Amino acid sequence: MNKEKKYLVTSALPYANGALHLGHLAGAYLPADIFVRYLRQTGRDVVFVCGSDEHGAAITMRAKKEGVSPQEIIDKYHALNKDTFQRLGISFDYYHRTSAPLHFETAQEFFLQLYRKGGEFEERTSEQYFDEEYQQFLADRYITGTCPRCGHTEAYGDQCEKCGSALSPTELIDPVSTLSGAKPVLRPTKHWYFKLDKHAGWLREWIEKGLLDGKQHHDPRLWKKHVVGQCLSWLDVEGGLQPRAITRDLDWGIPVPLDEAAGKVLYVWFDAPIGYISSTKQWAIDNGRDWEEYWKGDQVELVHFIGKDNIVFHCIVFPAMLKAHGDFALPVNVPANQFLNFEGQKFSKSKGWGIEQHEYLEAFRDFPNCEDALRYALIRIMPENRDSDFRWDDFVEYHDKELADNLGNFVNRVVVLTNKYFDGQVPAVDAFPAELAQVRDLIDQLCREIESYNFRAALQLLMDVSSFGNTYLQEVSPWQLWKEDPDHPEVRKCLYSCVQIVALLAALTEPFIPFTAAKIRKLVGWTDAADARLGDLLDRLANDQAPLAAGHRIGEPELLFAKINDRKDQSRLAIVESQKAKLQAILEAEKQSEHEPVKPTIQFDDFTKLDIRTGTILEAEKIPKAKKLLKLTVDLGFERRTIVSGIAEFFEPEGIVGKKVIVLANLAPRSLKGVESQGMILMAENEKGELAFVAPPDGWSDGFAVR
RNA sequence: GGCGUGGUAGCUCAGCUGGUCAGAGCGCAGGAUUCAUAAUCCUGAGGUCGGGAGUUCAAGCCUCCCCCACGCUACCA
Repeated sequence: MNKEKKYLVTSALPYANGALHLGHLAGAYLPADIFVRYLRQTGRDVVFVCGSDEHGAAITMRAKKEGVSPQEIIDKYHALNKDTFQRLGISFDYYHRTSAPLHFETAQEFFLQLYRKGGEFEERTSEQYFDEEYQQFLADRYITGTCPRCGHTEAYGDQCEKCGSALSPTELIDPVSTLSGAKPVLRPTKHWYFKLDKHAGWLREWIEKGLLDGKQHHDPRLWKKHVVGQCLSWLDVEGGLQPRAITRDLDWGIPVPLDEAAGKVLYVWFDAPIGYISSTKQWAIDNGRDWEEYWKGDQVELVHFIGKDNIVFHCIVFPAMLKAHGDFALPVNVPANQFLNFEGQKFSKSKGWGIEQHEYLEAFRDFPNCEDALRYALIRIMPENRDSDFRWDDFVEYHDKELADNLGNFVNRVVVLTNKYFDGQVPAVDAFPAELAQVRDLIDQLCREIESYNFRAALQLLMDVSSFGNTYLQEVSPWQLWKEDPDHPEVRKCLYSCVQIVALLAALTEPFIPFTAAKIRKLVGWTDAADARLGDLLDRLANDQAPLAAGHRIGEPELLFAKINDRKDQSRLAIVESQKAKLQAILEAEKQSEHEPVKPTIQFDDFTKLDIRTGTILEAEKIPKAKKLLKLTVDLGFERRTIVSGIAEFFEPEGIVGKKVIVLANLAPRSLKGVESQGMILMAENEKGELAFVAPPDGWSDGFAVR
C-alpha cells in the first residue's frame, strides 16, 4: 500500500428509526473500525465517516404511530446510535446526519449536476394514490389495505408483513389512507428516474475485471465472491438494469431543487449515500482540511463497509451516480459481510430475539472490559463469507480460553516475571533474538490479512503471536534456570524477547480490541498511544531493533481479563446466564401463543357471499418454474375446474389425487404462471406455515355446499 | 423455477491461480511444568474433503449431473 493514498472509509449509514443490534456491528462497523485503526497505525492518511440516515417514510410513519414529530424520532436515535458507537470504540472521524443543512445542500447539488448534465434522468408520469382531504400524494407506507395474496387486512402499500409479499399500492384491495382514513384516489404525478440501464456496460467491466475507462481501477480478486456474484446476477437479470425513481411525493426529506417539483423530495436511497460525502465535508470544515482530496483524483481509496443487503446500492447504484456526476472516485472495494444470526435464529426486534448494542452495554455494565469482550467475539465469528451465528456459549469460550488464558495470561506472566527477576526493567541482551524475527513474520502476515479484508484470519494471527510467546516461554522455562542462577543469560534473553512481544501486542491488539491495547500499553510502561504505533515498530523490527530499550521500566502486573468461569466470582457468569434465560423465556412464550388475532366482525350476509363446495382432486401436476404451485383438476360434481394451488412444498402431485377437498367456488378467476385458476382450495395452516387439507370424510359427494 | 453463496475431523471452521492440502482451534485421552487468571507446553485422534461421472501424469481445489442448507427473485385465487 502506498502512503500517498487518501483513504476514505465508510460504514453503512444507520437508519435513524431504531437501535442497532450485534449483527449490524459485526457486519459493517467493526470491520471498518479494524481496517481504519490499522491504517492509522501504519501511517496512512485515512478518514472514516458515517452518520444517521434520517429520511424516508418509515420515519414519518413511526413518528405518527408514537404521536411525536419525525424530528424527535431522528434526534433520539441519532443520539443513541452515535453514543453507542463511541462507547464501543468505533472510531469514526465524523458521524454526520442527513438532516443537516450541509447534507441538503450537497444532495441537491448532486441532483442538479446530473440534471443539468442531461441524459442521466428521465421524467415519467404515473398514477399514484392521493389523499384528497390532506391534499397530498401518499407514500407506499401510508396506504393500507387487504393483501391480494393472503387476505391480511392491514397490508402496507409496499409489502404485506403477514405473508411477506412485495406489493405495489395499486394491488391492495380496499386501499385506505392512513392519514385521513379515507379511500385515496389515483392521480397522475411526475417523477424523475435515474437511468441506471445506460450504465450497465461499464459497470460489468468494472465489477468483473476491475477496469474503469480502460484502466485497471482495482483488483477484482480482492472483492468477495458473493459480492461480485450478486452484482453480476443483477446485471444479468431479465431486462437488465432499469431506471430507478429518485423522487417521491413526501414531505419528509430533501426537496427536489426544481421549481416544477414542489412537494417532492429525493428518494431516500438517492440521498443517503451522498451522506458519505456530506459527512466528509463536515469533517473537513471542522478540521481545516479539504474534503475533495478524499473523494476526487487518482490517489483516492474509497472503501464501503456494509451488510449484504446493501450490495446493490453500493456496487451498482451509487457507483453509477458517482460516475454520472463525473468528478468522483469509485470504491476500490465493497467488502460486504453476510448476516449474523443469534443463537440459531435471525435477529428479530418484534420477537425480542437478539440483543441490541446499547442493551449489551447496559446488561454488561459490571463486566470488566465488556466492550472488547464483545468486539473479540464478533470478530472471531464475523460473517465475512457466509452467515454465522452468535452464541453465548461461544462468547464465554472465546473470552476465557483465548482472551484470558492465551493473551491475558501470557501478558501477565511476562509482566510478573520481569518485575520479579529484573525489578520491572527490560534486561539487556547481546544480540537481536531470533524469536523476534519469527514474531515479525507473524506480524507481516497479520498485516497482509487486514489489507485483504480478512479480519478473522488477522485475529487468529494476533492469537498466534501470543501463543508463540507462551510456547517460547514454556520451552525456555526461565523460572527453572533462575533457581539455579539468577544471572543466567538465557533468562535475560527469554524475558527480553517476551517483554518485546508484549510491547508488540500492545500495538497489534489496537485495531481489534483497543481498550485492551491501552491497558497493555500501560503494562509495558508506555504513556502515549504514539509509542505503540505499529508502523514505527515494524520499521524498528526491520532493522533488528526491539520496541523497548534495555533498562526501560515497565508497569505493575494487572489482569487484562477476568474470566467468566471463575470459581471465586460467579458474577460475570450470572450476567451471561441471564441473557440465556431471556432467550429461553422467549422460546417458551412462543410455544404458548401462536394464534393470530380474530379479524373484524362481519355479518351473516358477508358469509353467504362465499360459495363453498365439496370436491375431489382428479388430477395434479407441478407447474413448471414455480416452487409452490400445483395445477389441480377438481371435480365439483356438476363440473370440473382447474385450480392452481400453492401447496407444492408440502404435497407431491401423485399423493393427493383422489383427495376430498373444500373449494371456494365463486372466487374470481385469476391467471397464475399462465394457468387460469378457477377457485381456491381451502387449507389449514399452522404456526410453522405447514398446510393441511380441510375436507369432508372420504366418500362424501362432490359439489355440495359448506355452510 | 431462475440467480447467487456454501456443504472439509464430534463441534466451529482454514485451505489463493490443481501437484507436503488432508489442516487449525475447541472438545476428548495421555504426559510435562508451576512464572501465571484451575492458566501454559508436548503427544494422540486416522475425516471416502455432500454424492456420482469426467478432464489431467496429478483434483476439496477444473468440467458436467444430482442431493442438501442459506440468501435474493418469481409464484402460494
